[in-house]
Order: sequence, then C-alpha cells, then structure tokens
Amino acid sequence: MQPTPKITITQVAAEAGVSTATAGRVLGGYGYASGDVAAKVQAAARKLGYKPNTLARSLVTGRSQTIGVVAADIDNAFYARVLRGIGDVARSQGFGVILTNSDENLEREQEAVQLLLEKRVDGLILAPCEVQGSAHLHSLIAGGCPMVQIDRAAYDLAADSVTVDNRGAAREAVDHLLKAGHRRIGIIAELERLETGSLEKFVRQGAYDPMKGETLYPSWQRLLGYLDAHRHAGIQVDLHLIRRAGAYSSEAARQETVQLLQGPDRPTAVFAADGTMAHGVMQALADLHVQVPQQLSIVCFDDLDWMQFMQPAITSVHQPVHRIGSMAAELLLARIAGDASVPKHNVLEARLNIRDSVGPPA
Amino acid sequence: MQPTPKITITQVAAEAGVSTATAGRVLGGYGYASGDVAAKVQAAARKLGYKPNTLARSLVTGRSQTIGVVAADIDNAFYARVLRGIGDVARSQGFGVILTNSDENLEREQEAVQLLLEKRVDGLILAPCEVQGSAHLHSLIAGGCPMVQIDRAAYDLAADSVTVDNRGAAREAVDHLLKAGHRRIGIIAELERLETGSLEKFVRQGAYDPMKGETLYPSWQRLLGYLDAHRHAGIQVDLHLIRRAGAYSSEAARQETVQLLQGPDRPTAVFAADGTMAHGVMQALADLHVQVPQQLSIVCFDDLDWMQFMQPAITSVHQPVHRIGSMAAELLLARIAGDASVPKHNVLEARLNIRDSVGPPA
DNA sequence: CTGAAAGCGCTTACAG
DNA sequence: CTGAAAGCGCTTACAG
Repeated sequence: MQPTPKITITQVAAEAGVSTATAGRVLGGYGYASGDVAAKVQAAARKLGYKPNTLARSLVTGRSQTIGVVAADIDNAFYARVLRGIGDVARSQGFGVILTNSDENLEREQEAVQLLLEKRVDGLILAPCEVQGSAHLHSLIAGGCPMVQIDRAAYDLAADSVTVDNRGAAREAVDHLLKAGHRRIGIIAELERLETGSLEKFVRQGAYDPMKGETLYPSWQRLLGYLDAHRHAGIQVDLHLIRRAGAYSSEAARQETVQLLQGPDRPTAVFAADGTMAHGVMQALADLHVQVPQQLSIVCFDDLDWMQFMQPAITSVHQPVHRIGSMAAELLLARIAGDASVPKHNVLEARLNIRDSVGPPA
Repeated sequence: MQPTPKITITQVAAEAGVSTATAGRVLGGYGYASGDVAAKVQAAARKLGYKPNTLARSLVTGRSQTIGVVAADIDNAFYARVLRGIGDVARSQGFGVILTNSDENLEREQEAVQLLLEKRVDGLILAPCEVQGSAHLHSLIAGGCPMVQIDRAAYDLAADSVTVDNRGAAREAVDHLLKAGHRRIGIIAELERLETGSLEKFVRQGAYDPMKGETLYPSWQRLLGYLDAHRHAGIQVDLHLIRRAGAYSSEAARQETVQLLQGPDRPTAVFAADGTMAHGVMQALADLHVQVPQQLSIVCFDDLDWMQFMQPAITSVHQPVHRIGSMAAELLLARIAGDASVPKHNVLEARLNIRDSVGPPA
C-alpha cells in the first residue's frame, strides 16, 4: 500500500550521524540542540522526506492534538457553520478535528463519544441530545475529559457551554412589535414536546425551570421570550395566539398560520420562531393574499439569516452561528492547555436586524 | 487532567491472571482464545472499565481506521451534505473522520493534507482546488496513499473521483425547453474565469478539453451541456443569450437577467445554472413583472434542491448530493481494504424534476 | 548540548 | 490455545 516506505526518526538520525534522541529534539522542537547539529538533522530530514508520526508522539506524550466533535446533525446548515468556527480555531492552533454526529439519538451519541475516546481526543465539543446529562457524559467529565457543550446545555453537567440567547432575543423581537403598537401578536413555533403539564400551565408560570425538559429546546425558550415581552408590557397573552406547528416543518407552520389568521380576533402581527416557520408563514400569507406589512407585521427569529436571502424585507433576529463553534473551540483549547477556571456557560447574543416588515397595527 | 487513570491491557491481563498477549487477543478480537479465558478477560476489562488505546494499536498495525477529508468549504450546505454521506459510511464501518478544509486555497490544501498524513489517516477524500493535480497530490498517490476526489477531478491524477454529471444534466434540462418548442433560450451562469481564449471560441469549439482549466468548474460544464443540447437540435446559439454573472452572486445574476430580458430579441426561456443564479433570475422577474411560465419559462440546475422550498413551481435538475459523500467513502474504504482495481471516475447522475414552470414560447 | 536506555500501550511472530 | 519477547516510532528522564 505504501510503495514509499515511511521514513522514521531513526533513519533521519542515522543519515545525520546523531542519536535518535537528538534528532527527536530538533525535529520535535523540544530540548536543546546546537545550531550545527540542528542544521544537519534538518537537512537529513528534508533529504529523506521525513514526516513525523504523530501517533507515536501522542502515545508517549499522552496528548493527541485532536479534538472530537459530536454534532447533532451534520447535514444541516446550522452545524455546518458551527463546524466552520471550530475548524478555523483548531487549524490555527494546530489541532485536528474528528467529526461524528448523533442524529439526536442517545445511543449514537454514546457510540460517538466512545469512538472519540478510543482515538484519544484531548477534549470534545458536543451538542447533548438530552436535557439531563446522560450517564456516559457524567462519567466523561468525572474522568476529567475537557468538554464544551454547544447549542444547548444539559442542566446538570459541570461543563462549559456555548449557547444562544434564544429567550432574550425572542423577547427583543417581540418588544419591537409591541413598541410599534401591536397588542395581539401571534407566535408560530415548533414547540414539539411538552414534557410536563399543559401549554396553559407553561404560559401561566412562564418562568425558567431548568428541570423541565422542554426548556432545553430553542422553540420553547423563544416562547419564554415572547411571554417575557408581554409580561413586561403588562399584556395578558391570549392562548389562541400561540400556535404549535409540532414539527420542524414549513407546511405545518403554514397550516397553523392559516388557522390563526382565519380564526376570530386575528392578530395584527406574527412572530415566527425560526426560518422554517417563517417560510410557512409567508406561504400562508400568499395563500390568503395578505400583504406585509400593510395588513400584517412580521418578525422572524432566523438562525441562519436566510431571510435576507429569501425575503429581504423581513425584520429578523439572527445569530453569528459560526461564533458558537469558534467560542466553543477556544474554550476547549484553553481547558486542554490547563486553564482550569470554573466551567462557564457562555451565551451568545443574537442580533436584531430592523427592516421594513413592521408597521403599525392594521 | 485524567483523575481516572487510564486502564491498560496490562492491568486487565493482571486482573484476569493471563498474559498481555492473551488479553490482547480477546480484547482485540484477533487470534485464538478459549471461551473460559475469554470470559475471564472480558470480565476483568468490564470491571476495570478498560478502553482500548487505538493510537497504540495503530502504531503497530500501521492502520488508523481513520479517513481524512479535505472539503473546499465546510461552511456550505453542499459540503455539509457530502459530509453526511461520508460520515454515515465511515461510522458503519467503524472508521473515524478527520475533517479539514482548504477554502479553495492551494496552500491550505497542502497544510490540510500534511496534517492528515501526520495523523496517519488510511486514505483521504478531497475536493482538489486546482484542475491540474498539484505536486503534493501527485507525490501522495505516488506514495500509494488511497485517495478519492469529490465534486471535481484533476485531469492528470490517477485517483478515483466522484462527480456530478453537470454536462449531461444541463443538456437534459435544456432539451426539456427545446422540446417544449423554445428556440431562444438564455443561460445565466457564474462562468467566472475563462482561462484560455474567448467565450466565442469556447462556444464554437464546445468540446470537452480536459487540459482547459475552466472545464473543472461546474458552471462551465453546464454551459457545455447547454451547447450540446443546441448542437444536437441543430440550433445555432446566439452569444448574447449566454450571460456570465462572473461571481457566485444572486445580485450579479439579477443584473444579467435584467439586461438579457431588456435587450433586443429577448429569449422565451431561461436556464439558470444553479440555485443562486435562479434566485437572481426570480428577483429580476419580480422587478420586471414577468410571469412564469406565461411570459417566460425557466429551468434551474439546483445542487441542493432548494427550489422545492423556495419556488415549488420551478422545474429543476438536482443531485443526490449526500451520495457524492457516501460513494466516495465506499470507494475509499474498498481501496483501503485492498481492492486495487483500476482507479475509476464515477459520475453521479442528476435528476430532472419536471414541474409546471415550462410552457410553450410566449 | 548529546546519547544510551527505558517506556508509551498495544500486536506480532515464534515457541511451546 | 497461551506466553515470553521483540518491536511499532516516538519522547523522557538520566547521565555525561
């Protein structure tokens, strides 16, 4: 398979007429070497085409200069951007990146972590697929393996995390509508599983409860922001304005929007909790021949800032997604380098792009 | 860093009361072991929480069970899908994936390959950033390192590749318009750099010349397909119908489309060479209040099948992009496993989705 | 500043 | 079927 037999440090040492220890010192850049000897070794290495075998190096040093990533779903523009951030930071520090993904499946997550551990990564970046840190993650950090969570954070894991301020940004978006005078604002959101109690109860209490499963999920967090804005403005929320698509599907969002707009007491504005929901909303508006913003105002929480591409006129809140990756990688590498300060939860701020989709209530 | 000291095979062997060789045989699944002994070893391993150190294993076996990937741009939905395909196949065969990217930059590509080589990957999947295989790639395959190219193939590299049938699919798309009766069909394409000669010359000759730089690029290949369809139908192409956006930008495409439609002798149909171009075309049509397909028919080559999301009514040609990744990974793993048949260029077929955006010429 | 020796955690012939 | 020994390609104390 390798017609060109691999050159080892032993051969370089022989060629240069020094010991392997010395050759290692100059080639590995550790320890002392006289300029004279260093030159000889380097010449020999170049002549032979020497390439270090980092496996051997890692075996003895105990560090692999590699980080492991467990994405939730690679086949997704969000993680693609996160990966960009991670990759850039890793490369700049000479680290490699081993990529796996969990598909939001606990068993897959375990297998992925297992693989990464066997490959002796120095630390890992992971999007946990459950709110409550699973056993394998706990034993991981108990074992001292540096790890930073991305996109979401299991509430009981003593590990760093980098997430987005879903709640704050959603509140800001809804505030924007309230300030324009809107009082009946619909929300179209995924809101898939409600793990405890009813929607009504969730709304009434409206407080962050880290023990509640649903608060791990962005769409529920964004609903909390929607509620925050109303509470702060002293406005009672009508439960009918909260529409759960129940799935990450623009078709479901379209249907909910149609129902919302055809029902009695229709809202004057809509907050779409993500880009896919926004797409469904736009389709519904086309179906019903509703004009934006003359007849209805829209604000959209758009992870990937797709709206600027698809609907340049829509006001949106978006995040610098690649920063999730780069921040996570920077944090992780700091930990690996031995910076042992207390684990921190880092929250990335989202940005509100004011465009002309918001007018006064029709 | 590791409060839980790592358990080695030596400790497992001691616990089980056997030699490390025997412990290795049962834990590594190679060589013989009596059921009795195997059970003892496994029990000891479980008790101690043994995890194999694959670095050590790789050092001795010479195989790392890892493949390296050099993407052109991770931060891109196309490569995200390719990665999905690669990841799935790799996982199913117990391989890890080390990810790097070149940003279409030769120096980066070299660094990436260097990193992967030092990590001793068993083979690599790479999107070459130059048509002519650069020196480091040649020496790579001369050295016997299995490699498969994706998305494009350097013409002088004796390595496998998995690409898309850009030319054939574009021809099919344009054929579809010709069959509907169109005779003046515009094309909006990136067509960035023309490395040799003029556009006119390119069109006149219209044949595949692997030595020509531009034929590496999808948009030029798609132009060839456009020309093929015309030649086959015996129709002379009007150079004014070929519009080069010159960049992967929907705004540039919009401008070219406006010019095309406002000029004399306007076409009755347009072929958009990719999703971004199509988006620009749609914007131009909105600006000019042109209706599809009543006043103009459109067919779009859409890598990512975004049209079904953005413009469900548009006829498009799209590729099963993740298959590029899975086919590449399957090929690579076969090579690694020792299947040494001749390098092959694998061309993935694109699919034409007929929808209702094509009518007769207005 | 340099070298001889030991060792990282496995696997691989080679005996038995 | 099992074990003692050597070795993969490096780095790390330890002498000098």
